[in-house]
Amino acid sequence: MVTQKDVADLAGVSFITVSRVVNGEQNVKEETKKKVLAAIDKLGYTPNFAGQVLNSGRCNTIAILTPIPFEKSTRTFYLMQVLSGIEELCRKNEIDMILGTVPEVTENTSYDYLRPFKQKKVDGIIYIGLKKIPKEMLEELKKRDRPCVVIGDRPRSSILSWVDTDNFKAGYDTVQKIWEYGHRTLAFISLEQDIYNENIAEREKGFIKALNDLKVPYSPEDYILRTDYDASKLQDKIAEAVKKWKKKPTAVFCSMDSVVPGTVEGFVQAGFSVPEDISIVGFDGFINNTNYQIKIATNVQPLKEMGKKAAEILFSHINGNVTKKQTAVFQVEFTPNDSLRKR
Amino acid sequence: MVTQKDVADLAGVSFITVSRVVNGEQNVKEETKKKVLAAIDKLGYTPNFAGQVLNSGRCNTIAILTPIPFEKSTRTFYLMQVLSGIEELCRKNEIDMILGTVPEVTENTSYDYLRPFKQKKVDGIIYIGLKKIPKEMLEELKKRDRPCVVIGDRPRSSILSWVDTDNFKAGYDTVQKIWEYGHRTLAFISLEQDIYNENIAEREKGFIKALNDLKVPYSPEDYILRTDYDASKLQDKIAEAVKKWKKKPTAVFCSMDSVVPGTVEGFVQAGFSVPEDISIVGFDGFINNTNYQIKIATNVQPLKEMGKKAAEILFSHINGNVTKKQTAVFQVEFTPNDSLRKR
DNA sequence: CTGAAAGCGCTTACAG
DNA sequence: CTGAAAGCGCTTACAG
Repeated sequence: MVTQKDVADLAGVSFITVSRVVNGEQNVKEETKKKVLAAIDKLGYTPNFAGQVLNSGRCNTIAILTPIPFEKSTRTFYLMQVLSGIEELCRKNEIDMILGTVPEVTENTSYDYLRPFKQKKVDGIIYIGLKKIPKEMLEELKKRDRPCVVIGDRPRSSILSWVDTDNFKAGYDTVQKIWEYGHRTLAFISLEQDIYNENIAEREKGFIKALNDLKVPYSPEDYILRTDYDASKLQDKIAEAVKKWKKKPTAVFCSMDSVVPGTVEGFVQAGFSVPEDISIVGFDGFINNTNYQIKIATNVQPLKEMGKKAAEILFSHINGNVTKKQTAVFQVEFTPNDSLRKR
Repeated sequence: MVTQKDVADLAGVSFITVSRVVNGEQNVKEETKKKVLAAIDKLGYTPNFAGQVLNSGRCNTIAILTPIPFEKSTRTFYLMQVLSGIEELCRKNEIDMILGTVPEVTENTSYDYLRPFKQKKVDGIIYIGLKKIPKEMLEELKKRDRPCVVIGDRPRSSILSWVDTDNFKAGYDTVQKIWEYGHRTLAFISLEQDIYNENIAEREKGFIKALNDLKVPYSPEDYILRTDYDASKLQDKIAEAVKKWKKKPTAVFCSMDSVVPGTVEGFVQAGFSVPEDISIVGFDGFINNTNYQIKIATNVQPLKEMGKKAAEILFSHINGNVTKKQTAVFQVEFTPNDSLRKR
């Protein structure tokens, strides 16, 4: 391996002068500098990062940890969009990303996803949520005093910065938009409360608040269906609800895109035409990337921007510029589409 | 930061004994070992990886480099599937993955995707293809003598191991399968030759060979449409071809799933019913993850297995068990589906 | 069974 | 402007 010493020997200087040149210090004679640069070029020398790390304590690597499995479709989109934003900032700052998954608690594996962190192999962590940050991770963060930024959740801990979407407002505004299209009876597809996270809860709250503010003559809660990711279960729920509802909804707001296909299927089976009888509005817009049968009206989260922001905050913590907790809230963009019809 | 020395002080031994315990060496008195372990536990000590790297030259990190952009839909599926396989093996071996993208040549960025490699920040590289491995990367690999495994291509260089699909056979066998369903006139959707890589070329060759072997009374080449990823261009091509063909095809074989929607659309516009008038067979099966309008018959590549194999080969190189080039060919699995009808 | 010495590749004061 | 010394946290012979 080519080291500073090799370069020094070739250039006829000491290895410490090589270090100076490499680090762009000013106090080196122009002539010496030239010799050194020539030697570096000739030998193809690049400083070994392990030596640098040992000195500086900084490894210019961050960990991206997420419970999102790599093989699942829609969530992968979410992950990759966020990642593309993080990467953009990493490139600029010559930082590398170690990508790791946080295993399910039930997996009961011996695999320690925090190992790189414990080894000081990373300067900080970006946790891409959808699930609360695990307790043991929070413990480690406290102990080792290295920064972490969470995307997609709003942890209360004072040591966790976060970047999130304004889900309450998104839920509220979406109802308003649908209302403007002339719909007066709206359903909401949510998740069972043991699965759903704050994001879904907030969208749901926004839904309820908006309808109450609009003084609808029914209870918004009666039009909320809660299920899990299983499409057939959702279809049963819809069939059941359709029988029960006195006023049939003319629009459904899906709390996330993954439940859109099941929702469409459910209403079709219950005798509705989509979107003629019932409009559909989703969340995220991933489904529109996938040639789904109709273009779904949706709320687009600026995921790439959120990733960039998270990286920016993390770097500011790592560099010690900012020590106290940072937060950032992003607005979604409502995007009308074929699936939302005027009434 | 907690170091070996802190543990040593607390346990009342020298730091070198701590090192022994950490590395599970045998020649340590049971009693001493207990004291050390207690101290490690109490202080929450984890060996700092930079120190270890400097000694061993191994950093237990690999780079996953790919030209696949994080934001594009179908290719992201490909990437993530492969990644899930690599990750599985990485977990077992306590290896971390640095994920990096190889920028487009046209991007003209100052970003150096090989930096982690040059810095010896990784022990080796897995290159996830779809595009040939860049020249400058091959140069670096030669110079630094660290291993690289390519997925999805078959580079000739003696220093590159690879893992690939048997695309020729897949193309050939697919025609046979479609033939068994009673189809006698088959079209193939390919890419223009300046875009397409070896994989598409091989599938195409398999298509031609099979039809020649089956002694069809027409030239298979006349039924190959070449276009790019743009759906509307593809539709024009189809419209044009439909006019020209004397015998209309009853089945189309798409060289990749990304062209399936455009193909379906094209034939529908040309007056065909899908799949009644014309069957569709794709490649990869990603589109079936996305609630596409019909389930597409397809060829599934064992991407996760391929990722695992690539990691296995890379690790064998890194550990020095195997020095010469390794290769592995995987078979696709043909999966019939709604879009392929009997004739 | 245990420790003192040297070294991995680098940077940071310090001396000249 | 340049170099000798010490040290970052660890491991690997070597000595006892």
